Amino acid sequence: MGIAERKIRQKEEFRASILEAAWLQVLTDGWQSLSIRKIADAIEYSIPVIYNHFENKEAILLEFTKEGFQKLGEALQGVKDQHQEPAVQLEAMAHAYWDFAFDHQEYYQLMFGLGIPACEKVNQIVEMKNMTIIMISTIQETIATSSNKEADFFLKYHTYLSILHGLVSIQMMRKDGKPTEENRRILQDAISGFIKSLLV
Amino acid sequence: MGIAERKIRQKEEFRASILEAAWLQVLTDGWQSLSIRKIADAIEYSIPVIYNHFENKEAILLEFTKEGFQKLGEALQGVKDQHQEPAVQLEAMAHAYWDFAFDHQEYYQLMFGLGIPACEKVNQIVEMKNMTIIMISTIQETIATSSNKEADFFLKYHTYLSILHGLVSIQMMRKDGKPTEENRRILQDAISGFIKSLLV
DNA sequence: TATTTTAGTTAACAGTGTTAACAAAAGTAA
DNA sequence: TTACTTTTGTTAACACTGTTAACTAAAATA
Repeated sequence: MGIAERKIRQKEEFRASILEAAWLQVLTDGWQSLSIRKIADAIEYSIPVIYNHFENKEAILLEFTKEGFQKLGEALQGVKDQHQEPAVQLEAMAHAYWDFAFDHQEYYQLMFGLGIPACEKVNQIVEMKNMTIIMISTIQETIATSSNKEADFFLKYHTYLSILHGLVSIQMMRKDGKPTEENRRILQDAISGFIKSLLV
Repeated sequence: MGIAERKIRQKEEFRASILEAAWLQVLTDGWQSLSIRKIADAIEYSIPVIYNHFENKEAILLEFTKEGFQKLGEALQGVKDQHQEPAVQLEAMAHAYWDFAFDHQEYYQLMFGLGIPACEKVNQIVEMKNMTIIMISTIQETIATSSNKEADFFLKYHTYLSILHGLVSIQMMRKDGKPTEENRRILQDAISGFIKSLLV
């Protein structure tokens, strides 16, 4: 009885087509102008069908938020694997974080911009926790190689993430264009200062 | 002929009452639920009168953004004046920045959160430029007392602001409550690291 | 074939920002 | 004081938004 399976597959395809149409909207006009109606229009179905696949608009945004954290986590893990020294990993990860933010500005703005209001459920985003784990473990490993092995890794992780997010978001609100070499020097400056203080 | 003056005064009062009603809305329900209709309802006038005093909703938000940067600038200048040593000023200003953010979360979220889209005109916000000047001058003065007098003050300013904004916004999206002592230690950790690297 | 379940539709509700067209009040000039 | 002009404010609408109730048509099951 492959009917049930076909139905599940069709439902999955439908869901994917909703996300695809939504993403196209986002790429062309940004998050602010994404609407259920436009999605329905794009997939050539009536509005309520979308609510059969997503509880509401926020659920659609949450899907992309997860995707974003998934991609960011993979990017961080990828560059981490290319180095042995934890401190070097930490620096490379900072640049990867920066690259991700500006190569996928739509994702980043959703994950950290619009995400602020929808933060009650933020602890339920497993993709975000994974990213956190990658960062924290690298911080811990760096501390282990430092002269101050009693440093508070959670505090340092928080500092690390804050510096990265601060640099990115300040740069992003300045203008939407790609950052210049000058901007990357700011990142390099801040992150090398942080790592230096971490290694004491 | 005091009629014209009375009219100007009345117009000013009207404008103020709009802002007052809007601010009350924001305090009770946040920026997201602020609407022209609710403001009109609160001041007991019809909707279009609001458009006689503000070009559109964004203009009302811009007014509060200016107010916010004005207050933040004053707060920074206030603590700066309480110290002589530039490095000490810089640290005190960081704490003042932090305090402002969490004592006036509504302002901060507007200034740096919702402000992102409306950033074409950000260079026209003179209140923001003033705040920038206070920060930059203190950075310059700190560099002047350091052993590396050739440091790029604009780069360092950018780093300073990014660290502060990063810490605040990461903390703010975690939960809306007031930050704990632990959170303040993170601020202290990050900012003292930055100042140390600045003094080299 | 008859019945039940599922899928998809139309139409509406309750909001939003914004504006055109019009009425009423206030100020000005004869 | 009357006639005219300007200002002020209103009603009603437009063009959107997210969401849902009520209904129909199609598909799967008995």
